[in-house]
Amino acid sequence: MTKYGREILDIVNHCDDHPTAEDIFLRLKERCNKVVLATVYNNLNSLCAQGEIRRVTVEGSPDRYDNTTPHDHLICKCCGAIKDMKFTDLSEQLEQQLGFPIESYDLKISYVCPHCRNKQQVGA
Amino acid sequence: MTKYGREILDIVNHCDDHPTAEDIFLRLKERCNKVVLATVYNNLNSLCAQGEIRRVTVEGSPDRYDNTTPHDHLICKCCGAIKDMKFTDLSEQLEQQLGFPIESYDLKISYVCPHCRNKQQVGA
DNA sequence: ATTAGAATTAGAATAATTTTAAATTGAGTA
DNA sequence: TACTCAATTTAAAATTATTCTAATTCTAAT
Repeated sequence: MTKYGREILDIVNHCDDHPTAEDIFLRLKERCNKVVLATVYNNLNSLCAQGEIRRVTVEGSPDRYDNTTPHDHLICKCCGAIKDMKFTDLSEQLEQQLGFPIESYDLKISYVCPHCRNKQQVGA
Repeated sequence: MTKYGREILDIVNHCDDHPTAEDIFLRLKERCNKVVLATVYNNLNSLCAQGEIRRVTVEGSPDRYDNTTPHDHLICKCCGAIKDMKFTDLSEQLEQQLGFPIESYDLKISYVCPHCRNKQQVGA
C-alpha cells in the first residue's frame, strides 16, 4: 500500500458522505499539497480492485467512493442526496432463488428525502 | 411522441439485450439512415423523463437502456454480461423497514455467469 | 401558403476518466 | 554509500460519453 493509497483509504473510511474523485482530491490536497488528480484516480482504481473501498455509481453524477461495510443506499430523487442504510441482507435469498452463488449485490433505493418532502408539502 | 422517439422506444422494448446509446443509434440507422447520435441522446433522455424506458447505469460502461417491466439485473463480474431476472419484489419490505414510502429501487447482482464459470473451471 | 413551435442536425463544448511518457521515489543490494 | 530495478507519481494529452448551441428542417394548425 502506497503513501497516497493509505491517505485515500483513510479519507474514504473516515468520512460521512460519498465523495467523488474530485472531492477526495481536494481533501487529500489539504494533507499533502503536492498531489495530482490522476494519482487519486489511479489509487481509487487500485483500492477498488483490491476490495479496500467500493465505487458507487449514481446516475447523473461522477462516480463516488465508499467504505466496504455492507450497506445499501437511499438516493433522493429530488436533490440527489445519498444516505446509508442497512436493509436485511439478501444474499441468501438471492442465491436460493437463483440456484447458484452470487458475488455481491448493490441495492439503491430511490425516494424523496425528508428535507425535500417538507419543501414539496410547503410548495403544494 | 416524435418519429424518432417512437422508433427508439420500439428498439428498446423489442430487444433482448441492454443497448447503449451508441448501440441504439446503430440499430436506428438501419431503419432511418439519416439520424444522428445527438438525436438518440435527446430522445433517450425524454423517454426516461417520461418513464417510457429506464436507464441502467453499470460501472465501467456507458449507460444502457431497458424496458420498464419491473425486473432486476445480474451482472457477470468477469465478462460484464447483463441478464434480467425477477427477484421477489422488495418494495413493501423496504417501506416497512424504512417507515416511509419509496419511489422505486434498483437491484444489481454481481456474479459469475455460467459461461465464465465454465472457463474458470477449465483454466483451474 | 404562412408561421409558430418543436424536433433534428452538425459540430463544438464539456466533464469525467484514462493513458502515455517522463520524472521521482524507494527498497534492496553490491 | 552508490546503484539499480520497479513501482509510484506527475504533467499533459487523449479518450469517451454526453450535452449544448445555433442553425435548419419539419409539422401541423391557421
